[in-house]
Amino acid sequence: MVSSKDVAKRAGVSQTTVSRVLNTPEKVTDKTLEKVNKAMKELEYRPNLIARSLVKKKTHSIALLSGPLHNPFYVETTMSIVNYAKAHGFNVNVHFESNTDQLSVYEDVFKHQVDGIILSSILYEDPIYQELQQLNVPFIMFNRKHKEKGHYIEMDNAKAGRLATDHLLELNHRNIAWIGGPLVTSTFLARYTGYCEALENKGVPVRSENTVITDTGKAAVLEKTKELMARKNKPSAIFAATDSIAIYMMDWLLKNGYKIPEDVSIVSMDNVGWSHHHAFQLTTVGTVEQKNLGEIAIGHLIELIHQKERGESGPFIQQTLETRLFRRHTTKRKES
Amino acid sequence: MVSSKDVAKRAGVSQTTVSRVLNTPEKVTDKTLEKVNKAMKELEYRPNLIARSLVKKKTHSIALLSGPLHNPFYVETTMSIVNYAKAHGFNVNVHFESNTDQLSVYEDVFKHQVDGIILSSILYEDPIYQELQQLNVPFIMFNRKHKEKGHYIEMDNAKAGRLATDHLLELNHRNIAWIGGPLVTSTFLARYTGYCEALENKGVPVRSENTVITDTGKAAVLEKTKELMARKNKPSAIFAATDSIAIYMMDWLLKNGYKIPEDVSIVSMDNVGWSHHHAFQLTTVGTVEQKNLGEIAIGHLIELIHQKERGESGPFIQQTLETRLFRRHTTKRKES
DNA sequence: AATATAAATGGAAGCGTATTCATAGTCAAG
DNA sequence: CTTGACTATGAATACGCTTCCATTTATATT
Repeated sequence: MVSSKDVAKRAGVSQTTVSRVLNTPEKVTDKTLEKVNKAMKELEYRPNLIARSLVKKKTHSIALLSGPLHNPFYVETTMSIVNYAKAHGFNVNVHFESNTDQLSVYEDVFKHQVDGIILSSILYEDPIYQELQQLNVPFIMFNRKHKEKGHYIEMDNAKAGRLATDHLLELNHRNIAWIGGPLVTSTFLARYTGYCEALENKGVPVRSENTVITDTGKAAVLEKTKELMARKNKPSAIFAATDSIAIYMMDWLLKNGYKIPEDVSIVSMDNVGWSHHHAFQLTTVGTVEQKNLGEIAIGHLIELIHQKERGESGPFIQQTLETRLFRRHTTKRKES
Repeated sequence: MVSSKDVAKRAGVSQTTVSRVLNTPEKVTDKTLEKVNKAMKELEYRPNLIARSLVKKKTHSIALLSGPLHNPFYVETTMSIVNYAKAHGFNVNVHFESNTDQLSVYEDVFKHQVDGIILSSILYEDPIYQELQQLNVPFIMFNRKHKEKGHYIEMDNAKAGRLATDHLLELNHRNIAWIGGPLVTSTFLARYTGYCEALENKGVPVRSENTVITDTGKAAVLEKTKELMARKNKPSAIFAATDSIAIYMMDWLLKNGYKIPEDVSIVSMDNVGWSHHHAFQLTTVGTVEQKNLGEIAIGHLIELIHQKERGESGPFIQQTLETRLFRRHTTKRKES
C-alpha cells in the first residue's frame, strides 16, 4: 500500500506537505503542488480514508436500517437514500431487518463509527432507542416512529387508516377485514387504529376475526389470505396495511379465480410505484408529497450531521405528512 | 468517546490488557478479565472499528456496485448479498449505477478500503477493470462480465436469447422485436446475439427496426413501447431483454387496450419473483439454480477474501449458469 | 539594504487500536 | 532454596493520516 510518506519521499517534500495538497492546496506553492501531484499519479496514490477518519472522527458514512426489500416501499426509499447520500458525499451501509438477529444488527452498526443513522426498523416501544441516544450520533426514523419521538418522518397513519376505511364504508361495505403486520410497530398500530375509529364512527362493530396479523413476507400473506377467504363469512372488502401485502394477496386471489374488485374490494397504503401498474391499479392511500419518506429523511439527517459538526443543535424534526386517497380500480361499490 | 485507554485506567490495567480481553481473552487471568469487563460495561465501551481497521488492514466491509433497483432483479440480488454478507461478518456499502457519475462512484469505492468488491455495474470493455485489478482487492462480477474475464457469475445469456427467440419462432411468430439496454453491456449484447442467431437459424431476417435500444428506466421504456406499437408493421411478438423492461411494457400495453398474449406475445429474461405474479404470468428465461446470481457471487467473494488473508490464491471463478424457459402466459401461438 | 511581515514548509504529536518484546510473577522440579 | 519454564502483564511502537507549532523562505515596507 502506497502511503503519503511514499509520495513525500518521491516528491522530495515532507509528508505534511503531501497532506496539505490534499486538504488545503491553496497553502502550497504551485511548484511543489505540481511535484506532489506528479508523484501521486506515478505511484497511483489513494489516500487512506480509514486513517483520515481516525483523526478527523468523521467517516462520511451513514447506516441505513431498512425494512425488507420484498416491500416495494423500502425499495424506493433505499434507492433514494443511497443516491441522495452519495450526492452529498456519504457512503451508506445498508442493513435489512430480519426476524432473527434484531440486536446483532445494532451492535454491528454501533461499532462502525458512522456519522449518522437512518432507520425504519424500530418498534414503537423499542428499547434500542435509548442505546441509539447514548451513541451521540444523529439518527432519524422514517416511516415508523418511536414512542419517545426524537427525529422522525412519517405519514399520518391514523388518518390514512380512516381514509381508507371510510372509502370502503362509503362504498357500502360493512364486512371489512384488516390485514397487516404486528401492532408493535407504529405504522401498523396507527393504521389499525384508524380502521377501528372509522368503523366505530359509523357504528360498525370491529369484529376480531376481521383483524388479521401476519408476517409481511409473501408465504405468510398467501397463507393468511387463504384462511381469510375460506371463511363462511368472507369479507366483502379488505384493507391491507401496505401495498406490498395487497399485491401478494392479489396474487392469491387472482390465482384462485377471484375477480377484483367484483368479488372483493381492496384498499391499501403507501402508494408505491407498482400500485400504478395497469395490472394492479391499486386503490391506496399515500402522502401528498412528491418525495418519498426516505428521501425527506435523508435530507434532514445530513443536515443534522452538519449541524452537529458546527456544534449547533436545532429543534427536533418531527414531520407527519398529509395523506390522501388515490382511487384506482381495486375498490367497487357493494351491491346489497 | 471512551477508548480502551479509559477502560484500562478504570480497571487498573494497561491498555494492552484491555486489547487482549477483546482479542485473546484466554491469555488473561479470570480475575483481570472480570475487572476489565466490568469497567467496559460501566463505561459503555465500544471498540473503535476504524482504529482497528487501520492496524489490521481489514475493514470487514465490502462494496456492492449494483444496477438500479427499478429492476427487480437487482432488488433480489441486493437483498441476498447484504444478508449473506452480514451473516458472515461483513458490512455492505451499497452504490447504485447512475448514468451521470460513472467514474466518481469508483473513486469513492477505491478510497474506502473495502475488503472486497462485488459488482454488476460494468461494461464489457470497461476501462475500470484495469483499475480494479490494480487495487489488489478481490472483486467479482455478477450478471454482467468483462472482456478480460476475471471472477464472474453469469447466466448463459446467448443461449437464453436463443431459447426465448426459438420459443417465439415455434409459436409461429416471424415479426419479433427485441428491446433492451445498450449493447456495451455483456448481458444485453449476448441476449441480442442469441436473438439474432436464432432468427438466422430459421432463415428469418433480422430487421433493424425490430431492434430497440433503450434506457432501462420506466419513462424511456414506455416511450419506446409507444413508438414500437405506432408502427404500421407492428411486431406480433416482443423479446424484452429483462423482466423489468417487459413489465414496464405491459403497463403501457394494457393501459392502451392491448391484450396479452392475444394481441402481442411477450417473452423476457431473468425470471424475477414478480414474473410469477398472477397479474403478469410472464414467460421468461432464467437460471436453473435456486439461488440468484448475487447470492452465488457473494459466497465466492467472501471465500476469495479469506483466501487472500491466508495468502493463498485459487483458480478464477468463472461460472456460466444453465438456463431454461419458464413458460407462463404471455406468449401464444400466432394464427396466420 | 535592513527590517518587518506574511507565506510556505517540516517536525512531531496524536487519533484508538493491535502487536512485538521485555519484564515481573508463578510454580514445579531439582 | 535455586533454577528453569511458563504465564500474565505492561511499555513501546506502528498503522496512515491531520494538525499544531516552530522554522525557513519569500515578499513588502521603510
